[in-house]
This record gives sequence, C-alpha cells and structure tokens, in this order.
Amino acid sequence: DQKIGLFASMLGAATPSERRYLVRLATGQMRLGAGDMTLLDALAEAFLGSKTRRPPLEHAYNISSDIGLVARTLLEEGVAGVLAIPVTLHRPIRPMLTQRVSRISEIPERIGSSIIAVEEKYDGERIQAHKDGDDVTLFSRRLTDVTHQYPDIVEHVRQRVMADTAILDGEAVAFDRDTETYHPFQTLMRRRRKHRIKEVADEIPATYRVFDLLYVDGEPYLRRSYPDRRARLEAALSVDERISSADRILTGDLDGIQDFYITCVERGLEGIVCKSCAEDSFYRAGAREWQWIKWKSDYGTELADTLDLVIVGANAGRGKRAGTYGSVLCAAYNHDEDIFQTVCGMGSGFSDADLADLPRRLVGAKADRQPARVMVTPQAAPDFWFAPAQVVEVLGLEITESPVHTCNWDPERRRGLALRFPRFVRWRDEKNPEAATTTAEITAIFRRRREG
DNA sequence: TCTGCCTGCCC
DNA sequence: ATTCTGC
DNA sequence: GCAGAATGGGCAGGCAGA
Repeated sequence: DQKIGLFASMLGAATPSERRYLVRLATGQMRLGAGDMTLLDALAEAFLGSKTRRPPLEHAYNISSDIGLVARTLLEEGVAGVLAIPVTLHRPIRPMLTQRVSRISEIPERIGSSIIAVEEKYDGERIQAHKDGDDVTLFSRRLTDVTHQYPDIVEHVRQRVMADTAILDGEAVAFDRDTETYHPFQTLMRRRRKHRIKEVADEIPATYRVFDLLYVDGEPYLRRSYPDRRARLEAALSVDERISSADRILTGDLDGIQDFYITCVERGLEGIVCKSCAEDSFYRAGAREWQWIKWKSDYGTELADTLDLVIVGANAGRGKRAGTYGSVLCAAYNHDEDIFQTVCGMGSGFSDADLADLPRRLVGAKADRQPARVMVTPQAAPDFWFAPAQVVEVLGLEITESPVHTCNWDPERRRGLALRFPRFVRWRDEKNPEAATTTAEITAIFRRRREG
C-alpha cells in the first residue's frame, strides 16, 4: 500500500511522457537500446572524444565488473587512472564465454591452435571463487554474490586451494556418489535459496569442478596462456571428491575431439568445451571469442531428437513483437487417450518472416476457449487458443520433469514432461496432428536418458 | 494461514 | 539458455 | 561480428488475496 501510494503520487506529478516511462519501468517494459557496451561507448565519446577509445575502458570494466567505478575513475583520474584499475579480490571478473559452431569439424578450423584441450562441460552453475586467506567469496555467472548458497564450496576452497590468495573459475554441480552420476540441473537449483541452506546442502552436496585460475598469490593470471594457467591451477589444488579440476584431454585433431565428446555424452555430461593452447590463449574476461568453443548434443541435428508438435495456443508478443504472437504453445499427441498434452512454449528460432506468417497459418484453427482434447495446466494457459491442426518441428536439448506441462502427466506427483531450450526448426504442413510425436515417445526418450 | 501468481536469476 | 537482425 | 532484444523451463521466495 505504501508502494502504491508513492507510485500514485509520482504518476500524479509526472507529465504524460514521464508517466509513460514510469509505467514501463514498473511493468518491466522499458527498452533502452543501451547495454553496458553502449554505455562504455558513450563514456569514451564523452570524455575521450570518440568511441574508438573504448578498449581501455572496456578492459577495466571486464576485470572490475563495475561500470560506475570506471566512470568515476575516468572523471577523476583520466585514462591513466582507468588503466591502473587492478584485479581486486572480492570484486568479480566478467567471465569468459564460449563460442558455438554448427558442425563439430569447424572447431579445429576456427580455434587457431594445433594442440586443443577438450574439457568436460558440466550442466551446473558457473561459479567464480575468490580466496583471500580464509575469506572466500563466490560469484555467479551474472556476478551476484552467491557465497551463502554454497557453504560447502566455500569450505573446500578455504581448505584445498594451496595458495594464500586466488581467483578460480569453474562449475558447481551436484554429483551423486552412490550412482556415480551428476544430478540434473533442476536438482542443483534447489540450492538457490535463502532459507534452510544447511539442510539442503547436506541433502544435495555440491562439487566444484574448477577449469581456470585467474589470479594467484597476489598475481593476476589473465594474460598468461591457458596451458600455464591450467598447470598452476593443478599445482594449487589439493584434489578431493568435492573439488577438482575439470577432466580433459589434449588432442591435435578432429577424431580426438569426437572421441572425447562421445565418452562425455555416454557418461551423461552435457557436452565439451574446446580450448586453444596457443601462446595468446589468454583469459579474455567478458569476451566470447574463438579460444573457447562449446559443443553440445543438440547442435548437430543429425543425432538429436527433434519433435513434431502441435500448436494449441499462442501468447501475445511484447516489445518488437507487440501486436503479433510472441510464442506458441506446443503439445504432443497422447494416443491412448486421444488428447493433446503440452510439452513447451516456443518463441525462439522464428525469423521475422516466420513470425509475420504465424497469424495467417493459425487463423483457421482459432478457438474461443480451450479445445476439449487439449490438456493444459493453469500456469501454461495461453492468451489465445487453437484447435490442434498446425504441426511444427521443434529442436531441444533434453526432456525434463515439469510441474507445468502435461505430457505424460502424473496426477499424484502433479508432474509432466517438458522440453528444455525449445526452438523452431520448420513447419510440418504435411503432418496431421495425430501424426505428431506421441507422449509415449517423449516418455521413452526421457527414460532412456535418465536410466542410461 | 494457505494458495496462486509474479519476479529474479540460474541454465 | 537460443536465435535473429540492424549496424 | 557485435550488441541488443525477442523468446524458452524451472526453482525459491515474496506478496496479494482467498
């Protein structure tokens, strides 16, 4: 009520144009067209005369993650001051990201190194750990402080990193000792909490798989080569069951990459990350460049399972999709019951032309209310309903358990199955809705992966 | 007090 | 996360 | 190729309303 009163008085005092932006702010509809990089361009333009002078500012930002600090330092001390901003413990470094390719054979072509390190890729949470004596801070990929969420990792970094100060980069995962397999990502995410952290940490212990070293014993390591950083990392780690460096191989060719990839997938891992071992294989904070390339099982569609799903609903688009559909609700066919059960929404993978085409394709199936043969939970209920008619090919990474999608719905557990990372591939106009992928087939895919 | 919806942040 | 598009 | 902005599933947690 306090908030409402305050906001009401702000709206009352505002001009019509101000009101528009206040409402957009409150409803999360604000689009600035300016992210952090555009802000840095603006700083360079304003204080250094041209946005071509962004690089030193960008570097300081990449190692400090604090655009306010960069701006303040630039104003007070000029470029020299910005260049002197050091890597600082407990101030996160922007994580280096991985590039993607559409064929695995592109990896050796683009990586720019004859020797390639191939590391396991884990489906967990990216964690940057700062060790400052006994004082440990953990940061998530988007640099929020998650120290309190992982008391077990804090303790392991404290005890098993044999350096007084260090910054590590790695992945928190939930490894099940009994089955010798990694828990699904969803299980690890139960650790993202404020309360009852201790109990859940005991129930789902985290393992820290470290793959990089950015700073050690007072020295920044960003501009050392990957092989040097890795060697120093291994020297500093006193490995045990809950903290270790990422498993990897070194290879010189595509066959080596492919072999390791296959063993990773067979062991239930998400994929691989290939890393350049060249002289200039520095840690490029904040960058997504060709020194690191990832490969996951859904990238090469030949091996991946694509699903043919039926459109049963759509949601109104926002922003640049305002006025048309932003996403569609997709369902599989339950042959036994002759009904359609939802598997995912889908709004990615559409070109602007596909999107423009959507209303025309769907208009004939438009329904006033939920069609009788369509089963949907309240959380997944769409803005617009369609009778099952249009079939579409959908690509995704994997099938997961779902509290909102009704495919293979278990009324006892109130859970169905959903597709993770769904995206549009193409229309399947020649298919009838009853020829879509069945809920039984999706269930089989889920079980096959889950039970090896 | 309990439930459902919405947001924020992981991927 | 994935994907598309304007610059 | 970069930067930005569309969009996905899921979990925890806060808050409004039953």
